[in-house]
Amino acid sequence: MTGDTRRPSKLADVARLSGVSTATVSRCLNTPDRVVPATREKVLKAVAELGYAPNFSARALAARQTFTIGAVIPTMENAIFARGIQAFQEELGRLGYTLLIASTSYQESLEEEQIRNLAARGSDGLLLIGHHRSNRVLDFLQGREIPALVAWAHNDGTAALPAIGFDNAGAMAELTREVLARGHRRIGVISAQTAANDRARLRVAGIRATLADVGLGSAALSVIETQYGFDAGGAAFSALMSQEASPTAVMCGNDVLAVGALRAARELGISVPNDVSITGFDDIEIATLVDPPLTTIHVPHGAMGHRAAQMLVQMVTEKRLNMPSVELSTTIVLRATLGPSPGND
Amino acid sequence: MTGDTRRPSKLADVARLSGVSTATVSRCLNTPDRVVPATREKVLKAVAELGYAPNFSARALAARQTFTIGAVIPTMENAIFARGIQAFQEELGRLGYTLLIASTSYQESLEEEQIRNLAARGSDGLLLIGHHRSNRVLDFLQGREIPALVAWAHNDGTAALPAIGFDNAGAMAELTREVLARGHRRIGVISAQTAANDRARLRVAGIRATLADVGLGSAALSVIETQYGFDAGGAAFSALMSQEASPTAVMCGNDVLAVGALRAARELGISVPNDVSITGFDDIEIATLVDPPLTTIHVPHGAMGHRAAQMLVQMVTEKRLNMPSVELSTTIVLRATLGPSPGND
DNA sequence: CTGAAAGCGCTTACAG
DNA sequence: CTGAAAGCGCTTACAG
Repeated sequence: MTGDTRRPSKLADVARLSGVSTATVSRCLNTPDRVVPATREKVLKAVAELGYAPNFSARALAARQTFTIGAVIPTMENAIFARGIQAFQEELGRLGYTLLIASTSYQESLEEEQIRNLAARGSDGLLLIGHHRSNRVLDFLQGREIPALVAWAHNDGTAALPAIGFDNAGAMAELTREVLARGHRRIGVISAQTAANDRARLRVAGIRATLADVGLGSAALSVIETQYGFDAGGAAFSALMSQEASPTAVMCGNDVLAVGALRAARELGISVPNDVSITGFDDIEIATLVDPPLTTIHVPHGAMGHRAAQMLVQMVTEKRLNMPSVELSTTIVLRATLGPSPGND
Repeated sequence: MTGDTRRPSKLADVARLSGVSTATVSRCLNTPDRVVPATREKVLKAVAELGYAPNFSARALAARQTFTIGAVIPTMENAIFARGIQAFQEELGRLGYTLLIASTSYQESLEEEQIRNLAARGSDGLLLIGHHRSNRVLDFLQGREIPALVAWAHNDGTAALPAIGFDNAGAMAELTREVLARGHRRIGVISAQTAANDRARLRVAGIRATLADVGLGSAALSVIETQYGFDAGGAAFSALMSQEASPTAVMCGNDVLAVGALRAARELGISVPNDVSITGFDDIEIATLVDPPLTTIHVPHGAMGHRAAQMLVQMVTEKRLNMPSVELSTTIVLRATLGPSPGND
């Protein structure tokens, strides 16, 4: 009960009650082994008695460390980021850090503003999504010496920031091989907007490269870029299917677009996978809930968020702006929406 | 470019460059109308030239205001909270506040810890979910004079904290009437754990009260409480359907449980709604994506998050610990999973 | 191992 | 309308 008094107690109160200096109290809390056990116990007792909790603003100002990590993500509205961010936040909490969150609503121009905002608020480190970013932002981060880690992507050595994620192009290439193996030769692609999104870009590139490998040129491919959302995916699917030579397989840049396509197919009376195959990317929970269940690429959301927290905190505590990138592996999950090409039986 | 120099510039730098005191610079930034235009322009020019951005930790320490709002939610992993929180965060950003986020992973005991943590970090206000909370936490909030707003629930006057949300019991009662109107007399309920969750409790209460209204006692009702998740919903559904007199309608406490039930029905070869009806609560996107589409209660996620931000910021700026609660209305969305009772045709 | 004191970068009565 | 100065609650060289 003493802890819940009107005025929150401060370091000086603890010092007074335990009969030591504020410096010693501070040491007990931050570097306990630099103080003899007897003193430490005395102080810790006073801390408990007063229900003392440090003022993080003061601590941040004095120590130039906030124990706060900022994340700038497109949106937390969908499962694609929510799961990873949840894991990120959980592990951060375990490590004594709190998550400051900002979103761009998929507006590229907002990212810089949010990064500057989180920096002004003293974020010890920043989690960013993907590598698409201006040099100005990169210079800002470097000038301020703020560790930043990119997630949902991999750094093959060409990117400026260390990354934890997976090989977007490689994963999609592998799935494309599965599609080709089933006889499909006219591929439709529903991609997220690629202009400010390297992940989307790489996924499409993975498809293109694999088609080229087997001698299929751009005539075999029909790509539509669309906004994020179930409805957008559905509309893109309709557009794709109303072409003269419509695709026998539609590969989608993410599960949300794929599920939207699936719903559109049902509405249009197009049978999946008998008339057309559909694939996704992400393996979010909805992939198993739709009927037929979605063939997609499994992404280790939880592990990525978890390790991202560990890596970023390590960068922060070791004051490193760089560190080896880590690539997580993805797996193809064959469910029911991918079947043989209808032209092939 | 001058803004991205090695050492971030501070207030004193701006003061020096513009030839005024730091007090005046501070006023230009915080209460611009308390300084004459000529001075203001001079200062703002220096701010721009130096790319000055205030250090929020220092500002927080001096002004006892962080422009940070904390939210403690069960999890951001699912759409039920993610949509509302996203809207909350967007509006917060518009109002100049940043969101500090913590989750409890549905562990009641963690909420207090997270609240204390966010308080220590100087949150100007707190967003909490539901009314279930110990007096100790309530006293802490009040003692520290931290404005707190409850979302996803309504305050009928008996709760300690102001709320923005909806009438969980009333909404479920209304849906129950729809179910009864279709001839159902044996109702199964799949509820989230009610022990630390007033929303779940109220939803079940709404069903119970409505059954009582028409003279149906507890014999007509079979309630299973389960953990959160699609799988949990499916398992509960199986359990319900394997009872001797199995229900003709299964009402679920949220859409996630309902969709899990729906999937289980498909796996068990039980036809929905021919053999059994299923209803949800929340109207998250997945409700329209499953087949058949889910009959559920539409909750205004976006509006709730949006208004929550406005209310909480108002409480913060007006230094009020209380304010009139607002009740948003829900609507029943009749889709395909609710049909007539099979015993009734 | 511990303390006195300066300093972190702001804000805000208080004067003028 | 503006400035000098104290103070917000911590941390951390620097002595001892």
